[in-house]
Amino acid sequence: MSRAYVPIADHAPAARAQVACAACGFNEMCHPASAPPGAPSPVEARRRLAPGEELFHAGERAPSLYAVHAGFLKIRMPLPGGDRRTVRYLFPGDVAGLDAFATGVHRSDAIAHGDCEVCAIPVYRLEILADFNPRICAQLRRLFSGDLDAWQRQAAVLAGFSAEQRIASFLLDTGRRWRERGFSGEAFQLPMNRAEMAEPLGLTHETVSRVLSSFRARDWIELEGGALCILDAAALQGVLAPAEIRT
Amino acid sequence: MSRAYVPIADHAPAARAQVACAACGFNEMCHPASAPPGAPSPVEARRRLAPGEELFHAGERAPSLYAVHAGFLKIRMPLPGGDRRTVRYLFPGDVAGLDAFATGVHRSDAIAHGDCEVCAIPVYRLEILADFNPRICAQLRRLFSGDLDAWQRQAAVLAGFSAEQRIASFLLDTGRRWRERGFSGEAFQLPMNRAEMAEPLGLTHETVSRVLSSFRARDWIELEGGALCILDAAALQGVLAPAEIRT
DNA sequence: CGCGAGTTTGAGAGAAGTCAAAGTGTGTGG
DNA sequence: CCACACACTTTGACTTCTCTCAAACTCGCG
Repeated sequence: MSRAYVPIADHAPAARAQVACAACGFNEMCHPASAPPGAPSPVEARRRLAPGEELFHAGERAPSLYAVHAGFLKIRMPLPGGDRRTVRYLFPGDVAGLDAFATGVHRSDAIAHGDCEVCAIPVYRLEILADFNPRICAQLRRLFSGDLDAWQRQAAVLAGFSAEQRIASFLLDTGRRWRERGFSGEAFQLPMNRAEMAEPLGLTHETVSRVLSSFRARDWIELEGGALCILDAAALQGVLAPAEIRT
Repeated sequence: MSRAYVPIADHAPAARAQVACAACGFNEMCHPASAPPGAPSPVEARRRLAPGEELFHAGERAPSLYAVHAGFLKIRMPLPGGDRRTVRYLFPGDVAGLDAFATGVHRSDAIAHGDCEVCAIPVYRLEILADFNPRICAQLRRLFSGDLDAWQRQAAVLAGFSAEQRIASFLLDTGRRWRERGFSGEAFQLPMNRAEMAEPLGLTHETVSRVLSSFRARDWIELEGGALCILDAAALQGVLAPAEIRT
C-alpha cells in the first residue's frame, strides 16, 4: 500500500488522470491525522483494473469502499425492469461503494472505464475502525452527505432539464470537478465518447452530438478528439436559466 | 418531546399517515438501546408544520436532521439555473436533512406537504453525540446509505424510463414504501395531486393523467379521489421490462 | 347554485428518438 | 507507405413521444 504523494498538476491536461492523496475522499481513513507516524494504513489494498473490468456488482456480499486513485470508474444501477444503466462516472478522488452500508450488499455495479487504479477498504473493517475513531466517522458522514447532494442534484437535472440544458450542465459540472481536483476547469479531456456521455443524461448519442455541434457553432466550446475547451461558460450557464428569466 | 408509542396500523388506509417510532429512521437516536431508562432523549423537539410551511431551505446554516413523524414532507432542489424543483416526497419515518453534513449548510428545501409533524435534532448536536456513541454513528451510516441507494435508483429511472415506465415504477415504489411501514402496499392514499406527482418524475400533469387513465382502462389499477388500488402489480412490473424482453 | 381547484380528454406543435448514410480518424497488416 | 477495416462522430429524414394549449368535466364547498 503506497503512500507516495503525487503532486497536484496545476492546469495540466488530465491525460493520465490521477489525484493527490490530499484531495482524495479516503484521506482521513488512509492517512489518519490521529495515527502515530509509521502506523499501518487501514487501507487494505491498491488494486489495478483493466478496461471494462468489474470492481463490484449489485448484490455482492462482503462489500468494500473504493477510492479512485487513477483513471475512471463507471457506476451502473440495475433498473427495476432488469437491465442496467450507467448513472455516473467517478473521477480520481471520488469514492464508490457507499450504498452498501445499509444492507451489507452492494446496490450498484462499478466498472473500470479505461485503465483504473483504486484503493480499497472492506466495509466490515471500516465499521470496526469507525467504532473507535470519531474522525473516520465524521469523514464518512461528509463523504455520504456530499454524495447525497450530488445525486439529488442529478435527479433534479434529469427531471427538470431539456437535452440542451442537461448537456450544458454536464459540461460545467465536469469542469467544476476537474477544478476541485486542481486541474483546469475550462480545458480538459472528456474521458468518454458520445454514447457513454448520453447514457447518464438519459439521451441518445445522436442528440448529444447535435447539441455539442450547436454549442461549437455558437463558439461556446471547442472540441477535438476528447479535448474540450469551454470558451464561454457564461453562455452555457445562460442555457440553464428557466425560459421566463432568459427572455 | 413525546415518547408515545403509536402502534403500527395493520393494513389500515393511511388516512392520517403516521408511523411508529420503531419504524422511524431516528429510532436509535431517539430511543437509544444503550441509554439508561428514563434518560432524556437527544431529540430536541417535535415540531408541527402547517401546510406549505417551510422546514428548511437550501443555504440555511445551523442545519438540523428531521424525521417525519406524521404527514409528508416535500423535498425541493435548487437547479443550477435558479429555479427549484420538487424531487421527492418523504413519508412518515423518512429522514430529511442528511445532505447538510458535508458543508454544514442545507442543500435542499423541505416543505410541509399538508399538515406535518417532525422530530428534530440539530446537526451540531448529532455530531457530538456521534463522537461518543458508535451505535448512533452506525445508524447514521445506514440512513445515509439507504438514502443514497434511493437517489441512485431515482436517477436511473429518470435517465432510462419512458413516461409510462416512470409512473408504473412510482406506483410500485410508493406501494413498497407503505408496505415497509406496515400498511397495505396494494391499497393506499396517493398524498399528492397529478401535478405534484408529475414534478419529481419529470413529466407534466396531463401526461400523468393520461397514463393513469390507460392503466385504469387496462384494469391494472383502480383510482378514485386519492385512493389507489393496485389490481395487477405483475402487469405494472411488466411495463418496466425492456422492450427486447417484453416481446 | 355557482365557483374554483383539480382532472380528463383532444388537437396540434415541438423535442428527442430512430434509422440510415456519409464523414473522420486510427490502427493494422499487406 | 498505402489500403483497409473498424469504431466513433456527424448529419439528414422521418417517426414518435411528450408537451402545450384549450376546452369540457367532476366534485367539494361556500
